[in-house]
Amino acid sequence: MVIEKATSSGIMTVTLLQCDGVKMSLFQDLKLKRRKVDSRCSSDGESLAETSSCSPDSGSSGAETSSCSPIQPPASYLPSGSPRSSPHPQPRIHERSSPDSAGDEFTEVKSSAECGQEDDTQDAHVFDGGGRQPVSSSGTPHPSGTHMSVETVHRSEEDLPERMSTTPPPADTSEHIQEVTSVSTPLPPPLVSLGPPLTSLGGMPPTPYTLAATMAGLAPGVSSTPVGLRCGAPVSTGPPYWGGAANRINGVRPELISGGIVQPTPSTQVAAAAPADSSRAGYSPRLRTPTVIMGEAGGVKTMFWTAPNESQTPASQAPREVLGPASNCGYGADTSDAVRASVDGLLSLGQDRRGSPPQLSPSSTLSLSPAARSPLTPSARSPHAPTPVSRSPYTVAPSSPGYQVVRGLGSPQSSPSELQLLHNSPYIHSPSNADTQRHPSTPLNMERLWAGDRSQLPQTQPDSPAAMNLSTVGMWGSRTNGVEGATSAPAQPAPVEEDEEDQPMICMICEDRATGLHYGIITCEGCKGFFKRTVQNKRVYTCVADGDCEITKAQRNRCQYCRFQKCLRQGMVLAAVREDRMPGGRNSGAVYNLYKVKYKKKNKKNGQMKQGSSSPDKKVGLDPIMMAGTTSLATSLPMPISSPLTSPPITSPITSGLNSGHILKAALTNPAEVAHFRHRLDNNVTSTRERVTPYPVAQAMIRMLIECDDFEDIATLKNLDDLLDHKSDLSTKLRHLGDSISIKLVQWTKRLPFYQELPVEVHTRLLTHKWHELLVLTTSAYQAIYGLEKLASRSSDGTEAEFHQEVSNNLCTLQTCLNSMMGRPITMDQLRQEVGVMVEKITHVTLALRKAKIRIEEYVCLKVIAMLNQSRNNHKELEVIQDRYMNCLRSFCETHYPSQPTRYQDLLVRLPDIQAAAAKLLETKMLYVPFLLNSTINR
DNA sequence: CGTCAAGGCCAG
DNA sequence: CTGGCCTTGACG
Repeated sequence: MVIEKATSSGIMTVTLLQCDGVKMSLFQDLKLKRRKVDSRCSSDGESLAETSSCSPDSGSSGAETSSCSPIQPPASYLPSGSPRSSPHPQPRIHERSSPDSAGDEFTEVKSSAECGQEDDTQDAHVFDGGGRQPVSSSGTPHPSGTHMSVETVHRSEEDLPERMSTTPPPADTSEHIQEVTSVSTPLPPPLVSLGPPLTSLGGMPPTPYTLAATMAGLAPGVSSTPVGLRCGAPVSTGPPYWGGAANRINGVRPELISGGIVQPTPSTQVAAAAPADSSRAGYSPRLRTPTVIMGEAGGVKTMFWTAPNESQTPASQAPREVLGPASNCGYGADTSDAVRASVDGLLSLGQDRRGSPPQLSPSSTLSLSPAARSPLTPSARSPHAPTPVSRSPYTVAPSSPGYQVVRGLGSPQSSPSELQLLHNSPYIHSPSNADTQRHPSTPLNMERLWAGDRSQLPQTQPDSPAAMNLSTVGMWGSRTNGVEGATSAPAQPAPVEEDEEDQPMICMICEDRATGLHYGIITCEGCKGFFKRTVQNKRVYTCVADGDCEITKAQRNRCQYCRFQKCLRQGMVLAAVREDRMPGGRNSGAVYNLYKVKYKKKNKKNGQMKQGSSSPDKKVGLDPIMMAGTTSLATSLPMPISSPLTSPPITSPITSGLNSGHILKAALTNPAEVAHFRHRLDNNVTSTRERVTPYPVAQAMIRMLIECDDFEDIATLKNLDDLLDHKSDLSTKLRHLGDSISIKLVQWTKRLPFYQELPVEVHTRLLTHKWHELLVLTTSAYQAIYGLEKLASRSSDGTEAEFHQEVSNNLCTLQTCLNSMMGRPITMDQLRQEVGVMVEKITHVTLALRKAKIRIEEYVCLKVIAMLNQSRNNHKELEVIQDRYMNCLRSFCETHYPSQPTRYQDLLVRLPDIQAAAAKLLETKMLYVPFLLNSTINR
């Protein structure tokens, strides 16, 4: 069942799948394919308009998130004897109709993930002082608090589902949910026309009215939670996977999937090894390699698209970034303007939050067009949908499992006997294991192996090293448990070559029948398409397991994360996916060099292969598996998965003159050289990583940041008492608070050392898209750094107990503050329902920072890094500045915490959590919550 | 002109 | 979304 409705700006859908009892959710950002329309109109360059067909494969460049529950060792699951990829010429063994998803019964439900977006068109009922209920009983709270008397933004009716704008929500919540899910509200986040200069802080002004209104008038038990906050549950095909957390979708905790920062255009980067004139020959996409980090956030394997170097590809060059009114916004006004803007912004709070056209009303200096509002910004995400993982430039943490896995690949640690052991055990067999050790002529039926049938082993698991094809193993590397075959094992391709003549090509990812060299390795059509779609759409996957799901033909669709990870690991080249989508031709230069290898395709005896072609150079005939091995080896070098081998790294000029091509070539011609190249590459990587800003310089830069960071009074709500005691009405109080926040942020921005380096519009945009993250980070950091001083009893032990205690404390504090502020009691249940998840998220961040004992120096760096994150690929300058402070942070960490080699990465890895928390903050519009929480510091 | 690796299409 | 099949276009 599909419930969806496209809007002019695209919709977010969540596809809930039920696969053998395991729930999976696919979050899809359906973009409208409108090639005629500006295809990159987001303020941060988000390319969103692509297709009008709502084709999921429409190549939108917006991040898409999905996650699934991989089926682990499913002996009982696997259909016994289900066909499996085999080099043996079994006719039609891999027919498309084969039980690829054998046994899978998919129940698909697509629903708007944004069903709860506020209806800002009903903006009249806000705090008239009498507690009139702005929140319908159906659960559509009015988002805003302050009066929205000024219509600053033209609304786009097209963007406003009629129902949403005019029809009162049904009384029954569930019905409403159904209604909403079938409506699919637009994605644009609840940005608000914040008026003049400075702000345009998105929904900046704290809008506690959701809660306030709810608390004010809702009957007990009637939630005022925005429908969007709960739309996920009703459409779920089953109960929450993880113990009743209403905010979890099929077991995936949204916060674990992080906030949805959008990196507009397919981020790419100049390959280090790419010749500057890569355009000289053939198809010459500029080597703008998107990079992806397969890492972990919040304990879940997830991935981040990074925004590498900016470089426009003509063919794909979308119209200049449309900032909408923002670009017209003079943000560089003086402080008074900024203040006024802030106030204006507050006054316009809650105004049109969705379909506002690019035009601005005279009174509005800044409001983003619907498109300009990144449809995937955290705020736009469904509260329940796992917010998309940001494509952040955060470097992968060496400590991350993903990294470790990769790193482990490069170290030959296993002896042949160990390998033998591995190979002989069907129960520890992993796909990679199969990858690495399958003899071409002795395919394993993994399903049968899983089922316990070892009958094939004697034949398929040769005893002798030679039969094991150690050379292949060596180069390929057995990945299981990070164990790799000895790379020094003598590679003897020749024997393999004899057999391979009879073998069909095997997909290096899933072992399905391969159709050729795709993006650098030999793959099947499925994996080719999967890789292409993933890169083109910058889809984000998560793995709820350990990130090591088996990828076989039968199971490849069960965990996209692991499938994609394997693609990278096996050497598929991100850069080979053309950003401009120009068909035909040949990749040349830098891109092609990344994987150009000499190989010989094999004919399929049974004629399945339509062509027993050969590469131009047939001098070296090698089994694709060998290639796989070498590629795998190359990509398994100790570096992030988005290594120079799979995707030329931004910071790896190191690889100039040394790239995967070298590795491959060496592996193919002289395996003995592999170790040498790997060593070189290793050293290069090391040297690059060590390219840190000298500490004295970093220290000075950090000091400047600290001086800029004047958030203490805000973060700790030193004026909370005034706020609480003040007899002014609630909206006034909150407006004051909002004013303070926005003013602080703007002032902070203007004090930043690099303020002059960027155009005002850029600052505006940054703040517009990042202010909520900045708030969360500020709050969490302050709480982590200073909060503990006041709460001596709390030692950060990272336990669940501590977490729950902290959450409770924060909720209590919040309750107290709100009670006082609103003049009416708020029950804890109400509070939990309204902001429980958000508080948990913020607390999660706080505890993480506290556990890390984050220091102010690190916090200020993180803050800048976070702010500059979103639009790296739109502005080279941003990237440069961000790198500057990343280096600062690293320098600081390495200087002060030499015993914590991963501290730098560990801190960066917190950013996705911050984004997730910030996204939740926007959703609930309790933007002042962090500060209320932080008030504990002073209480 | 054949090859082949890109992208696109579209049924499932 | 997936993946089989088709088109495209640079290269030899």
